[in-house]
Amino acid sequence: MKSEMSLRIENLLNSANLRRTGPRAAILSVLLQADKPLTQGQIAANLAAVIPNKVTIYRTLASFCRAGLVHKAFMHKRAWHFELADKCTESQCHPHFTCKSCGVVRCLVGLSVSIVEGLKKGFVIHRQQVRLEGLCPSCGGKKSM
Amino acid sequence: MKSEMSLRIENLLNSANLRRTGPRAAILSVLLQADKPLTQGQIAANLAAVIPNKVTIYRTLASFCRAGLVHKAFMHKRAWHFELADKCTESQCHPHFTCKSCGVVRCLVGLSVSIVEGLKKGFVIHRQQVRLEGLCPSCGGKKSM
DNA sequence: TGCTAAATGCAACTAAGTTGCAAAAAGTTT
DNA sequence: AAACTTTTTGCAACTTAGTTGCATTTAGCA
Ligand SMILES: [Mn+2]
Ligand SMILES: [Mn+2]
Ligand SMILES: [Zn+2]
Ligand SMILES: [Zn+2]
Repeated sequence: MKSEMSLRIENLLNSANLRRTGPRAAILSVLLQADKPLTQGQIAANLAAVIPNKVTIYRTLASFCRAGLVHKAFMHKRAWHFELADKCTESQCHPHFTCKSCGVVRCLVGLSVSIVEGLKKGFVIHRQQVRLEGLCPSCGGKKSM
Repeated sequence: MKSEMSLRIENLLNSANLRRTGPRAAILSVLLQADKPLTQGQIAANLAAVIPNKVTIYRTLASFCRAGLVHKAFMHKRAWHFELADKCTESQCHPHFTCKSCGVVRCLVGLSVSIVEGLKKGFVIHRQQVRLEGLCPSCGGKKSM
């Protein structure tokens, strides 16, 4: 019998019209269990049995993005951080916090920010991204290095 | 006699306690005349006579950032975009718009966004960055590729 | 069971940014 | 002005996230 998780993954892949393959299920599983956006490297590190090729992970993430299943949340240290798109509205992903000192990332899911207004006529906004940088509670007392 | 521009540059470097060198003056001049954040490559392309080594440009920008003269405004296509920090408050650079189709960048200097509130106790926010993606007026009618 | 389009793995590549080190230039002292 | 000290510069080599081409494998389907 299949676990709830694998059923959910199957459904997601089916409804996105993507073939069900080992790498896709594994990567999706990691993203489903993550509470924050992950890089390709972090995804690979969280994979247990099957560790697909780096290229496959990137191509899988690209497919997921195309299907609207995943977002590129933000880029940090020259690396994209990917997360499931389910907690984002169409025009705005929730804000993300990154600690300058320890690098910890927090999704600020509750705190939506109103879209910037007053842009000159003719501009069409597809997406607004808000990022916060600072110190997390555990780093707050220390000097950021 | 010195031009107004070179006097201004001299003052900026002096007050930032940075030695006055050819590369620094040239790079600062490009940034002073730019109306939007530029990458290292774009800065190099805008330099006229002296074209310093790529490494020098990066190190100069790092010095300027350390001195608070310049900001890393945002990263796009894996490249940092630098701009003078004079139009930014301490906690927030103005929002930036990037056209998905043609790549044109616009500084939204007037349109500040209120800092996200409601973050859990203990977090210290140093900086909020807002980015908009969409279509500029000239690309608005066309399909984004 | 076989067919075909889609997905994967591998190796080689791209490009922004960094590092170590020796040479050059800026600011300072004599 | 010459000598000295410290910072800056240039060069070559390196790092690393992400991409590309191509041969091989596999999912979905007849
Ligand atoms: Mn998130
Ligand atoms: Mn700007
Ligand atoms: Zn921290
Ligand atoms: Zn455009």
